[in-house]
Amino acid sequence: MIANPFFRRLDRLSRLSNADISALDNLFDEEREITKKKDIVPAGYKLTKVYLVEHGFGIRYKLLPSGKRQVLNVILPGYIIGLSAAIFSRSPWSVMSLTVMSLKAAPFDRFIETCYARPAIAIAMMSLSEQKHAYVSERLADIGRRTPIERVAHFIIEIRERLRAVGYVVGNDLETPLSQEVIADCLGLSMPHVNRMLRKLKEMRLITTRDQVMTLTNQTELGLLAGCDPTMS
Amino acid sequence: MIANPFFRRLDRLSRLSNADISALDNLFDEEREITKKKDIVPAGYKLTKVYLVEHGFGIRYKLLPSGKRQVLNVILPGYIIGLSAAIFSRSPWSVMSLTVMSLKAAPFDRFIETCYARPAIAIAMMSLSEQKHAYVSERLADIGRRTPIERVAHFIIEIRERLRAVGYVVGNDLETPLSQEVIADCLGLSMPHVNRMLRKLKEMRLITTRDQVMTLTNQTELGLLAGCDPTMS
DNA sequence: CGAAATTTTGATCACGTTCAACTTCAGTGG
DNA sequence: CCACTGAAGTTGAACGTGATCAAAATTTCG
Repeated sequence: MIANPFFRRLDRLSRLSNADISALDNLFDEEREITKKKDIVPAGYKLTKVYLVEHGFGIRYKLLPSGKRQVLNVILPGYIIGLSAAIFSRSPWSVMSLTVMSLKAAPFDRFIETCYARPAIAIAMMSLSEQKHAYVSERLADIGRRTPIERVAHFIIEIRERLRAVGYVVGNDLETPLSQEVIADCLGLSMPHVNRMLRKLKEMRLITTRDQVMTLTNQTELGLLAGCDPTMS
Repeated sequence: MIANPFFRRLDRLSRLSNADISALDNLFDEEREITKKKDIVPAGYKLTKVYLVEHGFGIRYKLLPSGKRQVLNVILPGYIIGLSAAIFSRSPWSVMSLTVMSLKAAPFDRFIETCYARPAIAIAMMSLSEQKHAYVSERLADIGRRTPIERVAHFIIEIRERLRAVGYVVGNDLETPLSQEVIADCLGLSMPHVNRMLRKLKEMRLITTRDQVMTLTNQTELGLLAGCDPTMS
């Protein structure tokens, strides 16, 4: 197994042979560096390449006519960017980097050819799509029916879980470049309210923060508050 | 092309050969009838079959510990049920019928075997997953950042668009079994508020309703109000 | 026709947005 | 090294929105 957050994710979902893995590895052969806060995929455009995230954080988001922004998903190492933008004639959303990112690119048509030649890869991609789908669905339940404090608690836990799956979690800490503004746009809240909810979580002694690092001091209680679906763990 | 809403959807997304189509048709060979308001997939369970919807409407939803319900997606003819519930060890959500439904079932392991044998099917499934993903993302932007009136307008347009894609739309009318309670749970609103917003749309002369049928009397204005993403059409 | 589900309406009020000001922090150039 | 700048975090006050609860009207269906 090649050390790479993407293959680590795939390995959890689906059985790929070593030949499949190295085919993928050969496919994504073009390196690309992105500076922070840079648009990678603009809404409405078609892409002819797909990207794997090696390092760094980004967001997938929609800008509404009112000027408001909804963050649809946080993009972590090991994630694919541009699949929808390559499949459909216009990307339904935008993607931008939050931090410096390093990507690996592959031409979409070669990617599809590889899927034909190695069905296991296509099936693994289907699983990945379904997993993405599950994450967005969870966020939908968050925003639609959870209270703001529950949303924030739930968000913290989910991001942690996803980072763990790509090997980025150490101990009880959680280190992310997510500003309160980004969190607000993820959760459909205003920035001041996110700030208040985070303060409340600190007052409840469920989390502490120092510098950019959040520490979960009482994970059980936090999960209870979040109304965590035992299904998803 | 076999007359079937699912194949009609697939045909829009991906090029399948006639052999692929008949392989799928043979695969989903078990007929199953579901009465109205019946659970089809319970949250937390694993399925060993996947289903195609031939007729009828359903919803995919989550029940939160607080007792509130978030509808994640409306299930229409031509949709697949149970893919996530078969891929993951526990279904992250529930599915229930709204109306009487007729389904066609296939064992999941045979479905996967068919994907191996016919990669075009696996690739088509990947496209379908991405499309589902786009729908849920659109709903996320709705609930997170659109005003209630915009949400309702947008919801009407989206459901119409999706029904059109499976050949269920005639003229300016829209006939669905979606009660205001279901719409409220789709949009993260309370039922009385959905009622008010629908009244407002009528006052604005954008829609009229008679019996179960809604008529869009001014689709342009409705789309403008919804802040419709020209990207998605 | 009767029962149940759905829609409609109203009154009240808590919650979360909005807007604005201020603080803190990080990065940069003088 | 410190002043400067812009970004991010923090706090407060006021307002408006949409939830909640309850009741009535209407429709649907057995």
